[in-house]
Amino acid sequence: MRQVIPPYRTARSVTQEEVGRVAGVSGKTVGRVLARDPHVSAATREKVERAIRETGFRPNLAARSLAAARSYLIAIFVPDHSSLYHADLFRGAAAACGANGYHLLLEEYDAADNGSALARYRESQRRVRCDGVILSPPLSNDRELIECLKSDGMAHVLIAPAGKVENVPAVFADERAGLIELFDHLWARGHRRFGLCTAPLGHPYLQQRNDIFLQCLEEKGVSESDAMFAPFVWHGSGMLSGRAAAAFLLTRGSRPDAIFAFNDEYAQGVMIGAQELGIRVPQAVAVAGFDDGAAAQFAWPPLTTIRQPLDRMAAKAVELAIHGGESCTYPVQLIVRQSTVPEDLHG
Amino acid sequence: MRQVIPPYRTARSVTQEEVGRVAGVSGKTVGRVLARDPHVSAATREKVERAIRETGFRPNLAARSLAAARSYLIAIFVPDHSSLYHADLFRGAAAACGANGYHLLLEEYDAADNGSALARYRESQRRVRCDGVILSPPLSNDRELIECLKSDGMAHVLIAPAGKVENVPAVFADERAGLIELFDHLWARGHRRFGLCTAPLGHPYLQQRNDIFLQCLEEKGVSESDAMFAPFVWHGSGMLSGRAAAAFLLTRGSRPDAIFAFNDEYAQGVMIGAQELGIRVPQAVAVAGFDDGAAAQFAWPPLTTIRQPLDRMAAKAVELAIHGGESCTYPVQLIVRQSTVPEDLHG
DNA sequence: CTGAAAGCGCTTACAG
DNA sequence: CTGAAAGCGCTTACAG
Repeated sequence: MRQVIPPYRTARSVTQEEVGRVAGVSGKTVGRVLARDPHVSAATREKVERAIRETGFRPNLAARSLAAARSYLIAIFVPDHSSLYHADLFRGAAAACGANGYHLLLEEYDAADNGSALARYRESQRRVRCDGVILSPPLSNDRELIECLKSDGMAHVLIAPAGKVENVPAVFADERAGLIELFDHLWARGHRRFGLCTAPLGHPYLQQRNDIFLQCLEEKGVSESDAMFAPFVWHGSGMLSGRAAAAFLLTRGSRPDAIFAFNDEYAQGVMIGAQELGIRVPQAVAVAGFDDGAAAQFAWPPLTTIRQPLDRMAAKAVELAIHGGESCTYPVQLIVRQSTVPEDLHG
Repeated sequence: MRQVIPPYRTARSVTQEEVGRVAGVSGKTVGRVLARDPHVSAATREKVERAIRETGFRPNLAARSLAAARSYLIAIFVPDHSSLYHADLFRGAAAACGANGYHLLLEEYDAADNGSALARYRESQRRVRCDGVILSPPLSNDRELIECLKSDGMAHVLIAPAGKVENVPAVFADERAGLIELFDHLWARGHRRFGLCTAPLGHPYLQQRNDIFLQCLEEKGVSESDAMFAPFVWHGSGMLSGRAAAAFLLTRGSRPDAIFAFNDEYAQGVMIGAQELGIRVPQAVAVAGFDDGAAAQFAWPPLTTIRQPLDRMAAKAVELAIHGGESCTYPVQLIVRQSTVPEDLHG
C-alpha cells in the first residue's frame, strides 16, 4: 500500500529507520541525534551524522508535527494593499523563523473590511493550527481578533499596539523617546508653528504619534506655539493624502514652518505638496516623518524621520511566539536629513 | 500517554472520530464529507456538517499531510531588502493559496549572495517538503536553483524569467507589447532622443526591457534617432541610482528628451534628478517607468508606466504549482500619466 | 546511553 | 453508500 505513489505525491523520503539501518543503530537514536539530545555518545552521533549525509535524509515535518503536536509554523497577516511597513516586517519575521527552525506563513486579509482578518484566521485555522500568530498594526489593536486567539489558546504576539494590552506579549518601539528627540530638534532649529496630519480612524498607533507630539508642544507651554491639523481625507495612497494635507496646511493665513507627518509615506506627500506650491523644503517649511522605511528611500529631499528597527522587532515577535517571554521595547533613532536641515548645513 | 500535554503543546483538538460519534457515523465518513466525496448521501452529509459545527472540529493539517504525502504548502522566496515588486507578488500568492486551501510559506534569502537562495532552499527543505516552490525575479533565472528543484522532483513555477526556460512552467507578462506601446506613445509625442538606464548585472529581466526598447528604436530606422545609456552605478537604492542616471544623461552636450527607466523606482529617481537640475518633467524631458507598482505611487509628477498584473501573475503561479498546467502570458497596460504628458493636456 | 511500543489524526485502498 | 484495517514518519514516555 505504501508503495502506491500517485504522480502528484511527493517522492517517498528516506526515514529515520533507514538512516538508522545505514548507521547501524535504531531509528530512535537517529531521532535523538536530530533533537540534539545530549544522551548520545560522540561515536554514535558521528556515525548517525554520516549516515544522514549519505542518505540525504530529511525529517518529515508533517510526521514531526503530528507526533509532537506542534506545527513549527508561525502565521502573520498581510493586508491586501501594498504596505512598505509590512513588507519590512515580513522579511524580519521570515528570517527569524528560519533561524529557529520554524516557517513563516503568510495570511492575506482585506484591510478595508474590519472583520476580515478574524474571518481569515478562523477559516485558515480550520486547516492548519499554527504554533503562534503575530499581529502587526492595525491588527495589533483588534480586540475581537485578540480575544479569539486567547480563547483558542493560540500563542500570539503584538507588534506596536497602541497602549499596553493586558496579558499579551508585545514588541514596542520607544516612539515617545523618538518623538521627543524629533520635537527638540525642530524646536532647537527655531520652529514654533507646527502642522500635523490627522491620522485615519482605526489606526490608533498613528494617532498616538500625533498625541505624543502634541504633549511635547504643551510641555513647552510657550504661548506662540500652536498646532494646526490637516483633516484626514483619503486620496488613494498615503502619499497623495499627505500631499492634500500639505495643500491644506500651507494655504491658510498663518502657515506652519514645520510639519510632522505620522509616517514616511505621508511625509513624502507633504513634501511634494509643498514643492508644488513653490514652498521650499526645508527652507520655508521643515518636514519630518516616522519609520525610516522603504518610503523614506523615495523621498526628496531626503527625509528626516524616526527609524524603528522593524526587522528586529519582527524577529523578536517570532521568538516570543515560539519561546514565550516578556514584552519589550526597542530604541528608535532620529535620522536627521535634508527635509529639516538644508544641505549646506550638513557639511 | 496521549493525555500528557506539556504546556507548550497545542490543545488536543477534536478528531474526525469524535465528530463521527456525535453524528452517529464513523470517522471515515466524516473524512469523506470533508474531502467532498460525492458518494455520501445528502442526509449523512447534513448530519456530519452539523456535528462539525457543534464540535468546532478542525482537520489536523499535520495528520493530513502525513497520510496524503502532501504538505498543502507553497514556498516563495523573499530577498533580504525591501522590494515593492516582491511585496505585491506575495499578496497575490498568499490570496491564491488561501483560495485553494493551501498556505504560503515565506523563505528569506540574501540578495547580495548568489548562492544564498539555493542554500536557503536546501536547508529549509530539510525540515518541510513543500508541494511547490515559486521563483520570482531574479531567482527565476537562477539555473542552479532550478536544476536543484528539478532533481528533487519539486514542483516549481517561474515568474517572469528572461526568456523561456525549457520544460518549466512560467508566468509571463507581455512586456514586449507594453514596451512597443510605450515607445509608440513617446514617438508620437515627438520624442527622438532617448535616454536609457543600464540594468544591473544578474537581472536579465530588466536588461530585456532595455533590449526591446532598443529594438523599437531600430525598427524606426530614423537616422537622428539615438539612444544614450547611463552607466549602472549603484547608489544604495533604485531611486538614488536613477537620480544619478539622470544626472549623467542630462548634463551631456545633446541630452535626451525622453528617458525610459526599466522600472518605477529608477524612473522616480530619474525625475528627481531632472528636477534638481531645473529640468522640468515632462516639458523638457519625458520619463517613463515599468511595473506600476507601489513605487509609482510615490512618484511626482505621476508616472507614465507599464502596469503588469503582478497579483494575478502570482496567483496563477500558485495554481500552476498546485494543479500543473501550461505557461501563460498576461497582458500589460500602458498607463499614461503626467510624466510624459503635461497636466493641461490631460483635460 | 539505547531500544521497543504506542500513539499523533488523518488518507488510502479494499471489503462489503 | 459506509466501515475496518493499515499505514504515513515521527515523538513521547517507559524500560533496560
